Amino acid sequence: MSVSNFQPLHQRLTDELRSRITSGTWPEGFQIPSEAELCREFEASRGTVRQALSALRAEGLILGGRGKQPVAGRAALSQPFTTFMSFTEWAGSIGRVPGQQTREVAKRPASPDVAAQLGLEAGEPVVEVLRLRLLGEMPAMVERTSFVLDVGRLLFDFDTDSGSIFSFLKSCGVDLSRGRHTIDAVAADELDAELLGVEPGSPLLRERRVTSSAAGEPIEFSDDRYVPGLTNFTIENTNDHRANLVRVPTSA
Amino acid sequence: MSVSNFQPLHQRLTDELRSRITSGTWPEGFQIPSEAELCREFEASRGTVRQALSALRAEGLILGGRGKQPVAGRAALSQPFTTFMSFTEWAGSIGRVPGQQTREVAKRPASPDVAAQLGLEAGEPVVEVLRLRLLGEMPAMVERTSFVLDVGRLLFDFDTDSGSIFSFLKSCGVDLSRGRHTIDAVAADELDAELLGVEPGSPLLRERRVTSSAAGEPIEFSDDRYVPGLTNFTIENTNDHRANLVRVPTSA
DNA sequence: AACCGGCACTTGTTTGAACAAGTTGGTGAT
DNA sequence: ATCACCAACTTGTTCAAACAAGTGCCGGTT
Repeated sequence: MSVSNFQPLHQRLTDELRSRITSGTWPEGFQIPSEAELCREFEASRGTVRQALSALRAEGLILGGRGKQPVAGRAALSQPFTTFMSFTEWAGSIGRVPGQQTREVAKRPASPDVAAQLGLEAGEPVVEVLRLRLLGEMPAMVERTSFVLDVGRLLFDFDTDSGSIFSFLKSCGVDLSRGRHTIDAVAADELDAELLGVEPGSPLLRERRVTSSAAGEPIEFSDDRYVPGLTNFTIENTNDHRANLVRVPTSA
Repeated sequence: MSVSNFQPLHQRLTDELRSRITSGTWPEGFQIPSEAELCREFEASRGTVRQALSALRAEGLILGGRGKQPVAGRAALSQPFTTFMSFTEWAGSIGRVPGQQTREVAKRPASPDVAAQLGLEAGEPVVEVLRLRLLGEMPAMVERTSFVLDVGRLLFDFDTDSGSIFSFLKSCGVDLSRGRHTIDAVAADELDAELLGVEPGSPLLRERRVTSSAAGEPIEFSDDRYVPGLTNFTIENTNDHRANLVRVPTSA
C-alpha cells in the first residue's frame, strides 16, 4: 500500500461502519453492537469508537442511544463532497452516463452580480462557460459558470466536452473545498427552453453555487437550472445536530 | 436556575463560541485562541474544548487548522432544528410577522402517495390541513400537511389560525426530532395560483417533508409550495464533513 | 542576501480512566 | 400476579496524558 493510502483509525472505522449500514449488513432498525464490543472488535479505545459513531450519528445513519443501544437508521442520505459538487461524478454514482455540450467558453468582464458573488470589482475579467448537461441522451441541466481569471485560464487548455471541469481543476492543484448552495425556482427563459426542450416560462429548479478554497476565497460561481421531475435535492435534519441548511428570505 | 436549565459543559462552550462568532466579537478571518488558551479560559480539559470546536467546524463557523490556529468563518449559515421546521419560528427569527389562513382541517383516508410517505396502508385515515402562510401581508406559501391519526386528532382541539402547529404538538409531548426534506420545482396548479395570487403554471419552489420521531416513525408529511423570489434554501458544504444533502434522480 | 535546520508552538490522533445518567431485566415482597 | 427496588448493563460527559504531524520563526551557515 502506498503511503497516501494511510487514513487515521477513526476514519477507517467510520467508513467500515457506514458501509455495513448502507450495504444492508446492518439493516434499518438493527441494534448496533455496544461501544465496548466495537472496541474489542477493532482493537481501538472507546474514544476512537465514539468519534466514529458521532460522525455517523451526524449523517443520520445511527439513531437512539442513552442507555439503550443505538440502532441503524435509514440507509445512505449523504454524499461525499466531490459527488455533490461534480455533475459527472454524481451521474456515475447513480449508474447513468453523463454528457455535456459546450456552447461557449469566453473571457469577458464580470457582470455586477457575478462580481459580487466572487468578491471582485465589477468589470474585472472572468472566464465563463455555458454548457448543456445530459443524463444519457436526455437534457437535464443548463450550467452557466464563471471562474476567477487565475483558475479560468486553465480551461483554455481543456476540452470542456470531454468531462468533469471539477476533477480537471482538482488535478491542476486548485483548492476547491467549500461550497455554498442556494436553491430556488425560476421560469425558463428563451435559452433555457431551447436547450432543455421545454416551454418558455415553465418551472426550473435552480441551484446557484459559490465554490471556494479552504480559506474561503471564491473560485467559481455557477447558475445551474435543472429540468424538474428529473432531479431534486434531499436534506436530512435532526434535533441534536444543526444542519448546514437554512431557509432564507430573498431580497428582504 | 432550574434543573432543566442544565447543559453539559461542551454544549455551553459550543454556544458561547458560536455566539462570539455570529455576534461579530470574532469577525470573519479572526484568528481564534489556541485550544490551550480556551482550556485555561473555560477551565475545561482539551477534549471538551475540542468537542465544541468540532461542532462549530461542522457548521462551517471555523476554518483551517492543522499547525496553524484556525480562523473564524462567515457568520451563521445554520439554523437550529426548530427554526427550520417551524414557519412561525422562522418568520420570527428574521423579524417578520407570520400569518396563516386555514382553508381546511379534515379527517379522510390517506391517498396512496401520502400513505407511502407515512408508512401506512392506503386508505387508513389521516388528518389533513390546508393552510395559506403569510409573511406580513404577503402570501408566501401554501401548506398541505397530513398527520398520522394519533397525532392529527390533537389538532381538532387547536385553533390552526392562531399559530404554530409544530410548537403546539411539541407542547403536547409529541416527539418530532427528525426531518427529511425534498426540494424541487413545480408549476402552480389552480388552487396554488388562487391562494398565492400568481398565474397558473408559474414556477413554485416546493419542499416536501417527512417529519418523524427519534426512533424514525413518520408523524407528518407536508407539501409546501413557496412563491419564488420570496424564499430560498441555502446549504453549505465542506470537503471534510459530509453534508446531509444529496442530489437525487427522480423516478429513475 | 538567500538558504537551511532546528525549536517552539499549533492542531490531529489515540489511549486510559472515572463518574453520571438512562434502560432493562430479574428478585423478592406484597 | 403485581409492584417496587436493585443490579448490571448501556451511552454521555469529563478529565489527563502522550505522541505524530504541520507551521512559523529565528539564527546560523553559505
